[in-house]
Amino acid sequence: MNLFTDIRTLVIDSLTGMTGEGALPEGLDFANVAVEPPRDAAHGDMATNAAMVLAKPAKMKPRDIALKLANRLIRDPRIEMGIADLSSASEAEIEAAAAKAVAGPGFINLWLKKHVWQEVLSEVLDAGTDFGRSDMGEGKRVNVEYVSANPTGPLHVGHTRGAVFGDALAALLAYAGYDVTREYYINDGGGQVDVLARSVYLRYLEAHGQEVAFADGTYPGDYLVPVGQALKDKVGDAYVGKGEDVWLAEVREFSTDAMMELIREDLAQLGIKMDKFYSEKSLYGTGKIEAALASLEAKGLIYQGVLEPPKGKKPDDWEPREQTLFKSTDHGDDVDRAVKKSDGSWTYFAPDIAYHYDKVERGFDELIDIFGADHGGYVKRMKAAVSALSDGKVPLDIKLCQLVKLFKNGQEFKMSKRAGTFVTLRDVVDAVGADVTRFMLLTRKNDQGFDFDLDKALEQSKDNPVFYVQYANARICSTLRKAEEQGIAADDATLNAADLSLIADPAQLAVAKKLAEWPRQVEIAARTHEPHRVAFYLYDLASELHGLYHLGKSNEGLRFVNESSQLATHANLALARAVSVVISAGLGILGVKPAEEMR
RNA sequence: GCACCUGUAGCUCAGCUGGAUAGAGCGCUGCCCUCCGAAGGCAGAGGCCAGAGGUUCGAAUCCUCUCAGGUGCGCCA
Repeated sequence: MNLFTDIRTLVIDSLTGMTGEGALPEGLDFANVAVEPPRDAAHGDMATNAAMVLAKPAKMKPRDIALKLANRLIRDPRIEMGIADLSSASEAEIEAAAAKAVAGPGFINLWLKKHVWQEVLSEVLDAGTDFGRSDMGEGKRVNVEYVSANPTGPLHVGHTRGAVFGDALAALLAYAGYDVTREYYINDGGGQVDVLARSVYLRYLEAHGQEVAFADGTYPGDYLVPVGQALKDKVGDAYVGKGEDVWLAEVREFSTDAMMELIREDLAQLGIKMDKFYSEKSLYGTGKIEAALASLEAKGLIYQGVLEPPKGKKPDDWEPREQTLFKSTDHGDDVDRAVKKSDGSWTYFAPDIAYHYDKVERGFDELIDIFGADHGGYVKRMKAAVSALSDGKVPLDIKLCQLVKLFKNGQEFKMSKRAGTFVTLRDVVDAVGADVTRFMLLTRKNDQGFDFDLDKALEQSKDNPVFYVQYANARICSTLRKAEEQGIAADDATLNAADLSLIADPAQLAVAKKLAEWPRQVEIAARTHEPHRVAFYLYDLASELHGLYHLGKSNEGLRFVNESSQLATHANLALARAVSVVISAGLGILGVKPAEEMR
């Protein structure tokens, strides 16, 4: 349940009522009517822009609409407008209250009664971490594809952001009522896995005691040493001194399997588990690429042609060649794209089309791809392909994660495969832990660059928001423990039964109001595909909790454990418990453990 | 040359399908531990929202142009 949509429903119903009695013209579109928490608390708990949005289409003055609307709204039992007993109030009093609610250019500011906020608390306690779950997804099937790194080595920091982002987005969408599939596309079909196989073969020879040299175009990384050894253990000397025709295919499969095992372990370290790994190779020789392209051909989107050379930086060896092209310009791309090379083999784009065709065929209602920013150039063609393949019926959202710069001792840590200064995901997780890695990466919008300062992440200071949030939860847990040590029951059953009408101080209600925002934040984050909103919300909520906690230092009535009243103590602890529940739910989406104590 | 992303406080970043006086952390200034965890709290200073036009009741947010940074740009994946 979402209090803001509840009140919005009240607003819409009231507007409909006004239309019914002729106070508003027929046929107005209420879609843009919003109910939001105002920035300034002096503007009430919620405000609606209804009068301003409708003024123009209704050809009325915003203030006139606002007054009539407010007059209806304040009769709702949830709305607090300073009239003690509505049933005995005179029309003049109601008019005056309505006028008071109208402010600025035509906003209607609404205050809700205390019991509304108190009910929010009991809902949180009843629902537990399901408070905030939404059915906005209506069970729609969404495929979230992320990481999808080449199976040629361990994951490095660059992959980490996409991995964490995709995972949190998937969890967020599941929480918001979507049926989510987490998927990894294994690029095991192209030339780079041949390079991998040759590199492993060299390590294999090395394991047999031979001196080997890693030429350009091979991977010299140490991580292939055990793979070469394992290959030796498996096949003995069967491939020694033999040509590629004998071993390449076998070694390629052996090597990619080994790399995928490595990658799975890396992901597991971050707490990421995919529902499906989809192999590019499985698209070749199975007719799947042909089927996808046939689908495009049937729509008249495949033709033979010659592309213009790119302006500006021209490749040295440019010459016009006829290729098989996809008419992606019909679906919003800037130029048409090649699906077949001049030698007749597929381009990398062809299996990508086939893969997305497969996703469409599997019946997903919505597709999401998480790419690194260096793949930004493929967004338009991918969207064009999905648009064409699904006749515009399946939306594809592509989220680009900007690059991560690593900082150590205040200096940028440049990575280079060639120089061997290569920081893996595992290095980072080993250094700062999965929780910090995840939270840090998620306190930034995906399309904003990120400077990852390892020292600050290690510092465990205020500079590090994950500790601030975890500390809030630990503080609550500590308080509950303390209460029980003093013989005060603080179990869930007791707290759920607490008399929440005792939560009446503005400082306490402010926390309840923050909790009421949680379902709303979930829906906004899910709709915009922006999990970072969850992280920022949790930070705000933690801040409310810390603030209330400290008020208890000067105001004994606000201490969670109230020595003079057990009833108040139970209510206060219930409030604290509710905060803990929402923090746990939010951290759960982000994949971060809610610490019960700090060490 | 073109496409996409970014530009908000000294620094790192939020800013809700366009909403009221633009927020937070760090850093800076000054307070608060005989008190449920000071890994915390309170207060203060600090802004031409890169710049210029436009759209409208209303723009950091939408449109156009300019400037600056990043990422890409026929057959590599």
